Amino acid sequence: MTGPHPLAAWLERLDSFVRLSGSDKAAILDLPVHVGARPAHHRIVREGQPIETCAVLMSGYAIRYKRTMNGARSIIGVLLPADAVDLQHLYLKCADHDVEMLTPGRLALLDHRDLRAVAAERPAIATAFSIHNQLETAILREWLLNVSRRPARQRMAHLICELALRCDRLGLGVEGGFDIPCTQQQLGDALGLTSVHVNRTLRGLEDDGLVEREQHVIRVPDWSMLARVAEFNAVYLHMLQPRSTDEKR
Amino acid sequence: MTGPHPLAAWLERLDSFVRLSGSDKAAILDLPVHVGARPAHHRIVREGQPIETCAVLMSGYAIRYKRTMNGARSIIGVLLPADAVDLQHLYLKCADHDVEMLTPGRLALLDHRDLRAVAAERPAIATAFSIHNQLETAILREWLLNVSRRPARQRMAHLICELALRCDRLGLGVEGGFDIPCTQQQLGDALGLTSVHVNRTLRGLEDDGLVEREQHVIRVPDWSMLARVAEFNAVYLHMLQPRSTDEKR
DNA sequence: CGTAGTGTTGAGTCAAGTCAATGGTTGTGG
DNA sequence: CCACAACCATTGACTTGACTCAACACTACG
Repeated sequence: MTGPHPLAAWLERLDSFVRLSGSDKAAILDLPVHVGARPAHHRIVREGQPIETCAVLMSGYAIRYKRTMNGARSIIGVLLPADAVDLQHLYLKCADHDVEMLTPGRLALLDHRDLRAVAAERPAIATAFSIHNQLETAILREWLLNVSRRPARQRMAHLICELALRCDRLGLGVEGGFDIPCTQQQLGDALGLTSVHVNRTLRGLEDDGLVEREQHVIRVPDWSMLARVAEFNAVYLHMLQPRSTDEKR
Repeated sequence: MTGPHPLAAWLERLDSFVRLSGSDKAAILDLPVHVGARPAHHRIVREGQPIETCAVLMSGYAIRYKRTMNGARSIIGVLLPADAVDLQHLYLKCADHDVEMLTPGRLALLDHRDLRAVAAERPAIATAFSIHNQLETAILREWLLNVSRRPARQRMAHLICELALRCDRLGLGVEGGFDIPCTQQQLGDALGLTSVHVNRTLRGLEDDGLVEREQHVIRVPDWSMLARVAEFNAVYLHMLQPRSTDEKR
């Protein structure tokens, strides 16, 4: 059974950041890689531990989070398929946050030394890694703004807009929405709210016809209306090239 | 008047991230550079604009911030001397946030094309840039946790701990404190609080003997006590090598 | 078919925000 | 050097958005 290469989707993404030569691509595809399935809640990265491998998400979703000493949690990022989990720590001694699977999924595991080596030999690849990190950092900045200066309703709407857009770009979107199964507790951790308040906020958006819910699927009947509530401006996503032909702003 | 090279401090920092060869260092020092003084509030980077230069802070402080559409502001980072302002956008089309001088200071201006070129030719420099960015991103993650899951008092204490430590490492610390002249409004923007609440929170810390204030200088009489209140854990700063011999944790 | 996690809702509380007034500081120009 | 203007810090009184606590329903799963 020889399906597509486990790194194919990731490579395509890197190639969309900077044009990679044939040999650059070959170098990526030749990296020693282990593929493995992981259940939900599997811890991929553990705070405080040295890191030797970098996972690339082949399928499923993952979340980055940090905890305060009294146990409160803040989700600081959502990883979608074709995202690399650990490029953020490529040159750091140990992890400063945790990453875990949100859903079951498959990982392609790479060795940090191999990645550093290939980046050192091939400037275009080093650049692609940098862009990968810079794009994620840009999202992090927006999240900080979101949590620190927007009220709950807008904060929620903003997160939903972002995820709908990111899923849509990957072709993961349910029509006019997305399907990232996360609990209201998890949404709260991503938004700096309690699960109770998430519940009420979601209900408010639903009552106003801005979102529809069905199990864990969130549907967005009118994206531009939700975007207006969220004051959503996609500049921070730095979408380098429209992946599909649709015109969703 | 030939003082030290304008990039000397920055180079020393990059060299502390990865060992740079003599020719790497020479390549940095040979970059075309313009030096200029800037007043407080000078806008270095403007959201939405394409970026062609990267400034390195020679002296003074700067802040990164984003605004919501209704004008609320969130400060998403503080830049100290020897920090590069714009490595974050090195490969992105346009800025997604603003940077401005917090105090008067001097900038060394570099061309983005030159930086990209030197990074492409010299892997060690590309790596140093990556580390530079990764360290700043790690701080951003901690700020998100700070704002989203810590109460005002702890949030404030945490920020003060971080700045005291970072200033100390640079040798900028006033004995047991630091001197970053920022208004309470600005502190609020960095913490997701209003200036009124900042005032009360600072007073609370002062009343408990955890900080002392005098004009704009914040003094920390007992750093470890404040760190306990803040639940401060410096792991996220990834301090690669103790710059001085002191043992402040 | 019980158990544990999650969603939903109500009632009451509290941390932080808002509004507003008063002084203090700084800088600038006459 | 003074006077004004603009900005900033401080404080009190009041409001509110979000949290806490608690009860109950629903779902998934071994």
